Amino acid sequence: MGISDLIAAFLQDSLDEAENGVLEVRRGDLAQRFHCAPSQINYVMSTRFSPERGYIIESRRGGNGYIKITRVHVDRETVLMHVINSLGAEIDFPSVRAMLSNLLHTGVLDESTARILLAVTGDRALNAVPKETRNAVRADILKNALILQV
Amino acid sequence: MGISDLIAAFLQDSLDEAENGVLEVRRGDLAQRFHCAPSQINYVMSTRFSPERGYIIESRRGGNGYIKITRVHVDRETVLMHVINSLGAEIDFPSVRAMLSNLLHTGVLDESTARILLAVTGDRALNAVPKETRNAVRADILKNALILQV
DNA sequence: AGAACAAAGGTTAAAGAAAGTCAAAGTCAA
DNA sequence: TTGACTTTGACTTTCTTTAACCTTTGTTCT
Repeated sequence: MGISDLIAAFLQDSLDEAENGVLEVRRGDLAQRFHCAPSQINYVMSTRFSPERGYIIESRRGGNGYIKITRVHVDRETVLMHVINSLGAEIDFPSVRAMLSNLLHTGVLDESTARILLAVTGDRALNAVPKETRNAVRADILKNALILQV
Repeated sequence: MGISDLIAAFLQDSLDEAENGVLEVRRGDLAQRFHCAPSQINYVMSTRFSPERGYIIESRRGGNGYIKITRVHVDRETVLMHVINSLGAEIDFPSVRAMLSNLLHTGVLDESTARILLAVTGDRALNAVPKETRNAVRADILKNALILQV
């Protein structure tokens, strides 16, 4: 195991302990703790905590700077594709609500997106659509929106 | 959290308590309370309470001088309400595209939201809706989504 | 009224405190 | 021995803090 692996393991553990799957660290502190160049922390971030691997990295420079690691649900993409595929040709609104709530709580969708999708599949938004086809329209709308999120 | 963050948080809280979203402070008082240089207050104002972030700063020098912070979503809100009201009962897709592009570039909508709305009002999403009623559905969907953004 | 003084807030440049970038050099396994 | 992965360090960019000096407004004393 190289140093990068050690750092990554340390961060993983810290993330497991942290609430919310959010961890904030100082680059300098980490570099000191592991006796490495500060830029190696960036290397670890970009190779071990990339978005593809289910993490979001935010940071701020300057005084009181930080690096924040947020774990999004591991297989975001897989979950989404599964949901999209399982959608079928029709879906009623209560099911939409349940699905979006689920995606929100598992961190696959953010709140803003979930609320928008709830609104645009509601009966008010689909008022002009004949009741018989509303559930089909709901499914189409959701598929087209969710595929964007992958 | 650095001092600037503390000051900003304090001001945010004060603003929340204040009626009208208007807060008046003395620069000197703040500087003393936070043991910082007075000019740091100006720094906080310009970085945390800029117009881009939805605030207006007014001030007066000299005896009984002050700094007044006014929170204003009015701008965004007004634009959105105007757009919603001008939507009418129907809107075709090219118009949707232009409208969203406009809202995006004026900063009223973020990119993610704009893309979602573009997707859910597209012909693919509304495939099951009879062509004659699609523009009405588009208008309904947009209204229901945009009202959330106010 | 006018001049001096006091009491605000404003501006700006420099120093300090992080994090980011990039390319060169090192390591290691196939 | 070559190519992918790691490590390092010099240099850059961004954000914060401080201090010296400037401008505006109100008050007081002739």
